[in-house]
Amino acid sequence: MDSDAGSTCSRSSSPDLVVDDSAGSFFSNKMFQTYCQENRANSEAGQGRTECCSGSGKAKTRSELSKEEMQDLRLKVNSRERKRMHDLNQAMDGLREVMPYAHGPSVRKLSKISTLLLARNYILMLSSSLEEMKKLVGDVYGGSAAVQGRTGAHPSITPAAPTTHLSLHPLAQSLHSLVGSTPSALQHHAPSPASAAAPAPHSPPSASFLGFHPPVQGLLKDPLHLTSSYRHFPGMPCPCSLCQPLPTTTSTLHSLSMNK
DNA sequence: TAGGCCATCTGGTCCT
DNA sequence: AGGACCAGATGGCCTA
Repeated sequence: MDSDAGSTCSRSSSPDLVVDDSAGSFFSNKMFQTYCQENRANSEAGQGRTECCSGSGKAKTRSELSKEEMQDLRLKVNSRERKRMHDLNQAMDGLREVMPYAHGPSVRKLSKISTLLLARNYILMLSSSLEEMKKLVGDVYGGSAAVQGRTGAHPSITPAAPTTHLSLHPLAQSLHSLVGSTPSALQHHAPSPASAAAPAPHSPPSASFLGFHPPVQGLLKDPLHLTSSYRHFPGMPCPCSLCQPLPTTTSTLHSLSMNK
C-alpha cells in the first residue's frame, strides 16, 4: 500500500516536529481519502449507509464491522503504532543527547543503530573507567584492605593499566569512527588501509563501521579513524591524545566487549 | 544509480 | 476485546 502520507515528514525524525498524534490527523487527510476512494465503489454498491453501533453498547465482532468501521479501526491502530514509534524515536533522541558525540546543525544525527552501538560502547568504557578509578583509589589509600574490598566488588574484572586515560582508547576509536576520517587528520597518525572505507566527515557512520558489529569482531578491530571535524566533548578526554599504542588495557577492554 | 536509513502500514502474537 | 509489541513490506529521501 502506498504510504505517501508519511513521506511528508519522513525526514524529520524528531518526533517533536511531526504533526500531532491525535487520531491520525495528518494520515487521514491524505491516506484516508485514498483509502475511501478505493473502497467507495464497493461500499456504495454492496451496502447502504451502515449504522455505527457505537451508541448501542453492544460490541461487534470484527466480522460484523462495516467497512467504514474497519477503516476507523485501522486508522486507530495505525495512529497508535505511529505514536509508539514516535515515542521510541523520542527516547532515541534522548539517548543521542547524552552520548559523547558532537551535536549541532552541521553534524548529521547518529543513525539508530549507530546510537545503540555507541551507547553500548560508552557504557562499557564507563564501566571500565569506574573499575580503574576504584583501583586508583585503592592504590592511593594503599593497604591490602582496599584491594580486598575491590576484589570482592568485582572479581571478574582483570587488573587494568595504571592510568585511566589509557582505557578510554577504545571509545576514542569509536568516536573517531563515528565522526569519520579525513586525510589531514590522519597525517599525523599511523595510516591504515581501512581508512579508505571511512565515511565522509559529516556523514554518519554505518553500523558496521563502529567496530561493534557482531560479537566476534572486536572493539578494536577498526584502526584509527580521525577527522578534522571531530569536536572535543566536555568532560571527555581528547581522543587525539589517546591515539597512541595501547598497552595491556587493550586485551582487557577487548575481552570486555567480546563477552557481551 | 545503488545502498543506507527512515517512516509508515499491516497482520500476527502476546498480554491484561 | 483492546492495546502493546514485533517484524515484514513498501516507498521516499539522501549520499557516495
